[in-house]
Amino acid sequence: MTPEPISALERLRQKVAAQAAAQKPATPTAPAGGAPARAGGAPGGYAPAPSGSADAADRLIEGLNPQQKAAVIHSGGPLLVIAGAGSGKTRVLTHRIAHLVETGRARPGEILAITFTNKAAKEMKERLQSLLGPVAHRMWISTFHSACVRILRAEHEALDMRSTFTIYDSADSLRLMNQVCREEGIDSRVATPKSLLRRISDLKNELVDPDDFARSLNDEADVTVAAAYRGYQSRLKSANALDFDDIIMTTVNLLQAHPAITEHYQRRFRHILVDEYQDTNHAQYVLIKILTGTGPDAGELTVVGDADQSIYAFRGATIRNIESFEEDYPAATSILLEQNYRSTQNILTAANAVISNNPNRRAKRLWTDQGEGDKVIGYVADSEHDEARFLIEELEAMHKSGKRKWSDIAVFYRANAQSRALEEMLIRAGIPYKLIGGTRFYERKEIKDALAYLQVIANPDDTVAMRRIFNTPRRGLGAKAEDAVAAHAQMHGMSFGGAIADVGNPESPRGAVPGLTPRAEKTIVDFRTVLEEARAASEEGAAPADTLDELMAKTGYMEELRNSDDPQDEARVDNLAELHSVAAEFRTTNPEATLGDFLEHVALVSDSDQLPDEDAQNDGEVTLMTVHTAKGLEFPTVFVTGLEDGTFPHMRSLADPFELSEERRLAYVALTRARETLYITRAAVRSQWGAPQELPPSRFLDEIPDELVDWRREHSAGDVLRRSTSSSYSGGSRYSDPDFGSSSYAPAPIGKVKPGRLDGGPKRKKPSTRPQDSLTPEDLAKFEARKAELEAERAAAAEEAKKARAERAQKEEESLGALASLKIGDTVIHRSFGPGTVVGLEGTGSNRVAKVDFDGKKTKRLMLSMAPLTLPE
DNA sequence: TGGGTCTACTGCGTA
DNA sequence: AGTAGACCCA
Repeated sequence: MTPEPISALERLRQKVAAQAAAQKPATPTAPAGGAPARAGGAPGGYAPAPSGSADAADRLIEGLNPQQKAAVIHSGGPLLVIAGAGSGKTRVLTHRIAHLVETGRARPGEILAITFTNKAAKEMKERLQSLLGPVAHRMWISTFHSACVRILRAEHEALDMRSTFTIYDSADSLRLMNQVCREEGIDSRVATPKSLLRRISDLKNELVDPDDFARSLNDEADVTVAAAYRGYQSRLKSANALDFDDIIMTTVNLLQAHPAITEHYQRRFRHILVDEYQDTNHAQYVLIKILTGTGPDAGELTVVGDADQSIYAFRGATIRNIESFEEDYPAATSILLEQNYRSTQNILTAANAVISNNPNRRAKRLWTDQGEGDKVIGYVADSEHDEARFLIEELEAMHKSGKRKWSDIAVFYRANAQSRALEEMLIRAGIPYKLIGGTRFYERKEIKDALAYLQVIANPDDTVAMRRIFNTPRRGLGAKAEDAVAAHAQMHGMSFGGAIADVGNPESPRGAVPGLTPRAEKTIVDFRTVLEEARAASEEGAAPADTLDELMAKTGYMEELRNSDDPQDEARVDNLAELHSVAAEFRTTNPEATLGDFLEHVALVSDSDQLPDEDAQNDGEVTLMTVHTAKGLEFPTVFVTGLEDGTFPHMRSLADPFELSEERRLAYVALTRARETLYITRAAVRSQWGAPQELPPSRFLDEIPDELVDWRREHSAGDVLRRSTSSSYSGGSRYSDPDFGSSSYAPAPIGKVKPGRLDGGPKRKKPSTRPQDSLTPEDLAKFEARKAELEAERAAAAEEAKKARAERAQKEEESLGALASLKIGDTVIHRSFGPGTVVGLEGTGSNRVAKVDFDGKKTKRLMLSMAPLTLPE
């Protein structure tokens, strides 16, 4: 990783060249002879440049405002930078790092910078390379998870783990937990594997290990959790695997148990900088605390964040970390960045107005000198389709007029499920778009299968991966065979993969695996041979992409896909080809990379990493994503959709003031992404679980001052209807009409969602003055009760929806007529393809799809409710 | 014993 | 929608 040693002269040349490229104003180049020579970058080795030449360190603070400048040059003692949205925080962070190096206060190797996403890390690295040249390579700039994995691989011996450990994603974890529940006899109706994982994840983020937890059980349910936790951890251990939360917790445990290792990293990282500090959880907080150290030898810590943008409480982030930084680090200096360089004043005022409704926040008001700008544009749609239609009209208008490229525009929503309606309309309008997140590439079945093969190659003990591929593709190994191998593994305290090594091998110290039919035995031995050959090649240095190809070919996986007549399998082949090119590209960028490196890279990618690079867009595509993914980004035009109580804020947050505050921060993040044009839209009726639900406007809409909004449409058709019969429409008693919900335009029962605010409480005109963390037990009980009530309502609504769906399916089935009773082998006639034979049927009701073979020439999947099909005669 | 197929169920919260 | 479980057949 460390670059070849180069002469000071060469280093300077590169630096000057890089700076010339990076800095707008051309600065006089320093004469080579008067170079600020730094002996290996040792502290104190820095000499000021001769007069008349540009001083690199000074150039780093050029053009910064006084607060930014102070943050860049701050020296001595921990530093807290409270950076409002769009206040130039990334610039401050990179320039601070560069400044530390240029002034000789830090050697590049002493820097540890933690970013929130891999993409942010990559961009920061690139910027530092252009500021400092290749020495930037010596810095650690990465996410918490990447940095910890790097430490864990280096220190695996102290952990009694092999360095080839696998990282389990949530699907792997779920598989493993299912196994735990089965084997430990945990009734999955009492506690679902998913809920158990949730609890365990929380515990890990709080650094509570199975032993700690076993000592503090509260009730019967905890006993189950404790058993699951213990069983889950021991299986991870024997599979030589870690789950996502383990990565941080294990690193903390490692450092706490090994002072010598801790000291090593403390000496190494003299300067630690953490971005998005408001989104750190307890484990990450402790990790930083340990790495920084205490006393006179403590490293220098800089944290940057904004409590108003803390949106990850659901994965353990605690706002407390940033709010009590000054108490945690009494010597800390705080700098507040409030000047915003991103948005117009109207956008900022709207965002400020919303966030000011959160109780207990440290006052902060973003401002800009860029002028008021346009008003925020509001639109009330009748349905999510109407919302999408409006959006597309606006999109097309601004694109046609040349005002915006597609890539200038982003559409945000609260939850991934909302993207459907938008996507459909975008496809119909032929607007190019990129959907970030959703069903992710690495979660697809074929990709998970292929990666499981690679995981087994890299880590033979990976039980989850091994069991996944044991009979994939089908090779005639069923539950019986799997059980026999698993029993052997359990009896001898070895992994599933280890037991496979004993199959058909009476010479092994444990004897062969009993209970297998001769056929199964032979199949397993053949399977094992394929794996062993691939493993040998991989250990010889074969490229991951080649290993992948070999496995997919020799196991018959590819063949099975190719021979399939399921059209989905064609796409699967394409996806595997894409995985191949990802692997190949990874190897090109990192020629030394092993299979394990590739798997680690894959395990740590996140949604935000698939965002297009800034420079890679021409006219580009409209970007669709959740608000969570949008954090840290900005776009000239932003649409914030689905602003309804129950959508955004999300239904599950309504009864809980903590969660509601977080939703409001989420809204704040959404609004502050916009540079010039901000749209806010809501739909009066939105379909959830297949049934339409009527939803009142988001309370966040009310919190935006009216004079800032240009309402293109202020009321839905239903609102207007009601308004003519009721005078109590506006203000706090909105939706007080008792007949609400039975209006004729609503096509289906409106669940049990009652009129009025979904939380039942009066509209809060003023922010609550009650301190957020001093809720009385009665308050909490009330919230709990309300939560239960909402839950019951939701369940009732779901029940209604289910009934409605069943009825609809029934009707649709009838409307399919004779086609409803199609059987495989029947002949049908297609209007353009002519007669064909039904070779497959899938789905039910209106989703019923027939696979029809036309003359053996082509096979089509046809939706019976849509396709122009008739029966012969 | 394994595989195929059908049905029913749960799922939509955010990485 | 995708998967687990039941059932039946080879």
